[in-house]
Amino acid sequence: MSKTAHINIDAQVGELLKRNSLSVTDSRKKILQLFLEQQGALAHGDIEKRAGEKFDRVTVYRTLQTFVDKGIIHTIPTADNSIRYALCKDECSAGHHHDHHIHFVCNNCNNTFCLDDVVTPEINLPKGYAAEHVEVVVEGICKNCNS
Amino acid sequence: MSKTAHINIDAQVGELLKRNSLSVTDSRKKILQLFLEQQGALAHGDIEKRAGEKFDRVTVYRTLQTFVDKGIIHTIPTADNSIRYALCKDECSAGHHHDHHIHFVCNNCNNTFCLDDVVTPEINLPKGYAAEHVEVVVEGICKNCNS
DNA sequence: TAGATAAAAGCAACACGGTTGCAAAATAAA
DNA sequence: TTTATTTTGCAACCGTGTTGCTTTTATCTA
Ligand SMILES: [Mn+2]
Ligand SMILES: [Mn+2]
Ligand SMILES: [Zn+2]
Ligand SMILES: [Zn+2]
Repeated sequence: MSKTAHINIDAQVGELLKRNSLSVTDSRKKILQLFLEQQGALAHGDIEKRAGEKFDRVTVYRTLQTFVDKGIIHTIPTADNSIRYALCKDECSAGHHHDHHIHFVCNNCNNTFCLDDVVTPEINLPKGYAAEHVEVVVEGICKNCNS
Repeated sequence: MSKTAHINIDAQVGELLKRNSLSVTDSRKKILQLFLEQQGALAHGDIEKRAGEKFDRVTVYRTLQTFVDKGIIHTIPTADNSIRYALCKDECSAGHHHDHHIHFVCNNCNNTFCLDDVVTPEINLPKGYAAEHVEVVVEGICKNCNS
């Protein structure tokens, strides 16, 4: 990575934090940067591993929660009981998520992807049930692993 | 509950266990009975609470795992990181689950229901992705809470 | 029906993911 | 630069689930 590219990402990250009225700290910068560099989702554990500098576990948890609250990232439900996080699209904001895409978990590389272009389907519920939110998680083999 | 009804359920439970080549024990009978008496899903904690007699936590966990292995119950993914279980339909068997229905989590009573008649929809994935399994969880207000 | 054998239950100890309260450090505002 | 406000790190804790091992229970067979 070139020096200028690095400066750019750094500036981009600071900008994004300020836009969300968050003070710019080392851990927030680093964690946000990890999300920007990555096309898949990240779990708490992944972040601890990839953040070169060591942040306290608690700091990572709180940072993730803050990002969720601000509409910067969203959580992804998985069958294996671990919470994963991925960047939101621009339409999300504090207290108001608008993520209507489905998620894909690869059984080979174990990565989780937001399929932003695949909208959650309409579900025809039995009489009496009222839907407020639909989560779709598809499991299988991802693009990268299939080629 | 009448005495004869109680005897019937007890017999039914023993029958079901034998059919799955499981030895008939107090904890298995009691836990299976809880599932039969209940139209929603149960989490480990619910079972510990509702089983009048006290079984060791480990026994409950192992019993649930055994039932899953035998195709008697299936797990339901939830956003809140806790595993819930519900009875399978008859088509499921040891090592071979066939649960293609969607699940509904009520935001009011917090119960989880198998909507056995609502089949998981076909999802149109981008080129390169191959689906092996689709999980749909709908969140909202359930039939009971809506009336 | 009693004894042998196999299976399950109970117990203790642990691993892991996540949370809470509080003091120290860092950030933002003045 | 000083002050007020946030955020961090630490320690301690909780809930959920697991593993190894011993005792108890269920099943099979004589
Ligand atoms: Mn997503
Ligand atoms: Mn179900
Ligand atoms: Zn893959
Ligand atoms: Zn309800």
